[in-house]
Amino acid sequence: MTSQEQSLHYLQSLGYRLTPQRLLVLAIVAGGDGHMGVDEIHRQARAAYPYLDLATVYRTLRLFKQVGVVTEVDIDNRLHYELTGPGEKHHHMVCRACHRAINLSPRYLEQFRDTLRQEFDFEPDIEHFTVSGRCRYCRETAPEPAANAGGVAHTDDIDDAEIP
Amino acid sequence: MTSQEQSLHYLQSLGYRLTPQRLLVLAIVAGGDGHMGVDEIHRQARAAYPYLDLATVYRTLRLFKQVGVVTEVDIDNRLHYELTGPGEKHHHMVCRACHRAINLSPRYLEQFRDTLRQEFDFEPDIEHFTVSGRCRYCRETAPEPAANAGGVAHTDDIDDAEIP
DNA sequence: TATGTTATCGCAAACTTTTGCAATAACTGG
DNA sequence: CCAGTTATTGCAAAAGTTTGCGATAACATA
Repeated sequence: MTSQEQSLHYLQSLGYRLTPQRLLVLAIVAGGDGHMGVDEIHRQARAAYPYLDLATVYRTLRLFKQVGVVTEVDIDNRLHYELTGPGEKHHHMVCRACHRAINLSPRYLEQFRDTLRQEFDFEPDIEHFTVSGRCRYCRETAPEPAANAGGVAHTDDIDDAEIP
Repeated sequence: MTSQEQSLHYLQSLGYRLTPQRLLVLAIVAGGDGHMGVDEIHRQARAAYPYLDLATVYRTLRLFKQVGVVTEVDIDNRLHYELTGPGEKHHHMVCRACHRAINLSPRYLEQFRDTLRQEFDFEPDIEHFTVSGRCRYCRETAPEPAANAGGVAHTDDIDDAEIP
């Protein structure tokens, strides 16, 4: 039984129905090369099943995420999804400049979670966790903007203003 | 010089212009009782300045966040803002059930950041950081749903399905 | 104070994501 | 295998946020 079939079986065991839409979305995410944007999943899905609605894609992915079949990654304010491997779980670091995603082993967060549990009795959601920041490459290419000090010209576009 | 005036002076020193819209938004966020939703900021702003557009509120808050004048908090998929106090910085833990926000001292994340810097040469954005999860109160009130195991009836609404 | 430059604003429209609702189809039990 | 229940879908529309653009106003310089 493949990982995909396992996921489907699991969904069914939870009482969810197996629909062609769900099979399709799962197959596409499984066939993708890492975290895929919702629009790309939808585009690929419509190639095989032209009437599949974008709302269904969103609902399906939200369900998959909720039961742990996929992992959601926020990249530049847009949702992306990838298959949650059985053993190979990881978090993400996403560079806010180039939007590249770097995998991060959960062990780096375990101590943090333990502290939150002990000190605050708060159970953090860190089955998956995305850390935004700047990767080495982008820090070297475009040194930290220091918020445009000195009265240089600005543009309405804040992103552009950051890297003049 | 008040904290507000300092912020305005700082904006000006960076080359940004001081407009009545910016003064107003800053005053409202400063006068608020913690993290305020964008719609509430907009509503209050329009009371004093009826033509102030929602897009301007968003742009202003994004700018304030970028230069560090305010702190952005994502509460239930909606943006909220609060004044960034000079010394009293803190992160947030937001309960995904009741959406209450709990302040979190940065010291809990410092070690994590240091590790990311050393191991990956990645500079994480944790001037502010929101951790989602479940607070003690909500865990006691509605015990962890365990993803609705056993084939119980489902609803389209995933949030409701979580707490049957 | 008058003038020029250009950042910022208001407006309208786009974009991403969510939601309400009636029709459909997946599963259940007979 | 058939009928009943209800989860799920497609569609349309809403909600929250961002963006393009021409007009306006803030600041700098003279």
